[in-house]
Amino acid sequence: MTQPGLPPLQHIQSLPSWLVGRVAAKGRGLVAEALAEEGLKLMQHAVLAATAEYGPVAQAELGRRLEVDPKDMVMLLNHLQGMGLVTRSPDPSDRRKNAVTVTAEGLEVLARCAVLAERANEELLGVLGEEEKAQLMRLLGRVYGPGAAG
Amino acid sequence: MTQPGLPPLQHIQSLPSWLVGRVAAKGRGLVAEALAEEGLKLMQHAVLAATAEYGPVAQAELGRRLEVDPKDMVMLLNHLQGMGLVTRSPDPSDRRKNAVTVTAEGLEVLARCAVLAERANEELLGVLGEEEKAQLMRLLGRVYGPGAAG
DNA sequence: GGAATTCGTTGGGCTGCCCAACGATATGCG
DNA sequence: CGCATATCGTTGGGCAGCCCAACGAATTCC
Repeated sequence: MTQPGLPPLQHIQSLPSWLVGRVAAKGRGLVAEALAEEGLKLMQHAVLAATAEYGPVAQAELGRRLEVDPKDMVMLLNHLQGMGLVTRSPDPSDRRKNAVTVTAEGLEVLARCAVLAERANEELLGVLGEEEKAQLMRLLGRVYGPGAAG
Repeated sequence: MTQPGLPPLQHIQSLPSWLVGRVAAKGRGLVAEALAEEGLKLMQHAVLAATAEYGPVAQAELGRRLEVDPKDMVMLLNHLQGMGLVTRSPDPSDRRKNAVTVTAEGLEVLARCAVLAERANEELLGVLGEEEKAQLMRLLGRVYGPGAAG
């Protein structure tokens, strides 16, 4: 699929891994820029969303869901807690665990972030028609799917 | 395109930016693993390829081509030079510049890396047929294209 | 009841990306 | 020619993402 006759750098830049990396970087940038409006980083947003989705949940559980290192989870939650978006309270049934819960403000921020992230994605795929977007998602899903259970 | 009724985390994970990010991470991993066989990191490989492609070239020029920070370029070239894959010699016509040149060994490594990177990409897109790969590349190219001149 | 495991936390590290400053050198313009 | 301006390589920060190791406290397994 990639011509072997290309000069070295052009060859690398013609590889799917390179192109998908560039697109991912662009997407990251757009979403990050959008979420900055609410003062959230990408991962903080994901953690906040996971907390909202899985109700009161232990840190380690969040880390497993999002594939985030425990060390980093501490910092992420410290920040979210500092912003008043989540709370950490000891789990009475297992005193090792911190039950992480979304606050009312956290839910509000999350709702606004959903709109922002959606808008950023429309900007990312703006040049594609609806049918093409669906096609792209289908192909990417196939590529990613076999690799890991999401 | 993305249903607004989804729970928070599932909503995020249904966004194109998230999916393309996951695929990119998978691609990075596969290529990085492949290049490790030659002792090269992703960026080192790119710098080596750019050096080979643009002959004797100044560091700043390499940095511009690959959008790499000058500080990081120093470290990258230090490593490549330490491995004996490139050389730095003062440019007689402009004594500020370091003329970076690939060595014979650098070219050999580069040739082997091309095969490795190609193989990693075949593994990445293995589940897709040739026509689907081309389709994916076309779509990604359209998405990335308008954002930056490669 | 004692061993093994999990939890949260703290401690490292490496890479990628961004910005600021510096001496040395080159270039532009008067 | 002389001086301001810019570029080059280098060094110095910082921050986020990703990975691994260790620790006390608490829990579970047998």
